[in-house]
Amino acid sequence: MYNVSNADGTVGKAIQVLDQVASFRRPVRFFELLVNSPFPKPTLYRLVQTLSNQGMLAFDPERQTYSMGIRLVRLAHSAWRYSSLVPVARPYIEELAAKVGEAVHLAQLDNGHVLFVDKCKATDHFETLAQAGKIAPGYCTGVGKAILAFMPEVEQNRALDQQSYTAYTPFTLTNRAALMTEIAQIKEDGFAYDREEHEQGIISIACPILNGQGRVVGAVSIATSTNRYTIKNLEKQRPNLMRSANLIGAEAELWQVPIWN
Amino acid sequence: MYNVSNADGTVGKAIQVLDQVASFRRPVRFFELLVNSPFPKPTLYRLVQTLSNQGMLAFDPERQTYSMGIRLVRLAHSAWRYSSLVPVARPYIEELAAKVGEAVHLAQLDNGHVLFVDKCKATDHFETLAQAGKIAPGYCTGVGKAILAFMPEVEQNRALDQQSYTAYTPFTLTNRAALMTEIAQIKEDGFAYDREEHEQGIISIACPILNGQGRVVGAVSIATSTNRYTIKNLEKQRPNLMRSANLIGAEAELWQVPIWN
DNA sequence: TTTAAGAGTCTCAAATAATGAAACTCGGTT
DNA sequence: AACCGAGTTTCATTATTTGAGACTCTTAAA
Repeated sequence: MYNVSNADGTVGKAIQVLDQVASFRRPVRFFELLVNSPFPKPTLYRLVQTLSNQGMLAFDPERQTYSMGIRLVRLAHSAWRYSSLVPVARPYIEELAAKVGEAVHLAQLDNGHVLFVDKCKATDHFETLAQAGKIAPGYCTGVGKAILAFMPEVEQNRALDQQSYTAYTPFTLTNRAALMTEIAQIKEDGFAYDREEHEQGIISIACPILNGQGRVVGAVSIATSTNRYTIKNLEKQRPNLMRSANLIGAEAELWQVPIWN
Repeated sequence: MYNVSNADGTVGKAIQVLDQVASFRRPVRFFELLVNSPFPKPTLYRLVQTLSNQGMLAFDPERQTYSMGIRLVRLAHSAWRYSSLVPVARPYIEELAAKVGEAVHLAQLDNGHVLFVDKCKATDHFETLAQAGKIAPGYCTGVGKAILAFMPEVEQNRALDQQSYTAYTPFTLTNRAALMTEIAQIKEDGFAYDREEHEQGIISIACPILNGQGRVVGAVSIATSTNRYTIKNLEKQRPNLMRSANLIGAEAELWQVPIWN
């Protein structure tokens, strides 16, 4: 999955198991893991044991189920707090959310998926799917398309191949060709729309965050509901959005450049 | 550190490295890791490379620094969303926060440390990994003491040994004996106070969450400032707090029992 | 009760991956 | 031009991982 993709030794395998457990989104029994595992029974068994010992998985002896361990939460807090875009971007997205009065999202790309790393709601009007740590597809979200459009070609190609092109709504772009056309436009315009492509009634305008070297490191978006905004109206927020994205990009340069393959 | 503590093979070592990187709370160079690492140079080097390949660490080639990888955020989201107390407790702590009008915290214990897994402020609603994932010492927080007091003796002993007993404020309990006296009282009362022991001006009342088998699985607290409340006044919220904790505990039983060593 | 089936656990020789001393780069000093 | 020190690579040695298969234990059927 990741990078050169095939396992780096035992550690790679262990992480693969973590991914698998995560994919169930519920406590899972050993046998369920075994069935769709590339590993033979004793190997998987030992991996799962090691991970449980380490607190990366949590084993419930009563139900004999494994779930994700809370040690991950502790580790991830570090990642979130010190090495994502969040510390740099926080003040800007808060300011933007206050000014615009709508939800503002900050996203990075992780292995072809959009990873929402922060969110500010000005008020509490509606519920998006997004929360910190939540992932969403790249091809049908504003932030996703904004990031994809500005990725270097090789990585872009890889990412485009990884999209599932599922039709979440009637407006979803359901194939690579359609997405590529859209992406060309986005690259020209410098920003992207989500026209209810991921969720009915939810639209957004998104803008990539480019660091000093012109490398895309994430995206910001203003998301709202079709009850309150049309795409036309949303466009009026473009200058605000772009200004925030630029400020974040400028400051991100002074920080580290997160690499997300 | 964790459980039987000494390394389970390569995977254990890799996780140890993750912990080490996290402990820096900033991007860190290979050499800095090497200096306080039990591993010889090439071993550490390969671990760090594997973890970077896997997205568990992020390597910045420009600055030659490693920081926590964003993949952790994705994995942790799963842990947070599906295997912590959060999904069970959310509605209750929201209700409590609204009723009391003060911040409500939900915590679990992870290897002797209090891990805040959720937080509701009556005013601003959405804070996920921002506060969630944050750790605090067990011996000087309300939630920490509440959990410690109700742990099985063996685990309690181990946890008490792991506390640092640093004096954050003049009110901090700075040795094991003092803490044990307090804990005996807490066990009798069924709830704990934080009397500005961790932060000046911040007090809280906390209550353990016990599942059906009487095992402590976490704690809830109402936290406030000395500007608005005294310990005396805070006590008036005890029935509300206990009611919420009991409701969460009752429902947690029906779910999984998270094991956090 | 007995038998069968299935999930989970354990064993041990063989296969493989991890190890680490030492040597090598490579940029920046002195 | 020689040195230094961080980072990287090599390779024979060593230790860990591997996985077929056997075992255990619980639950379900005969």
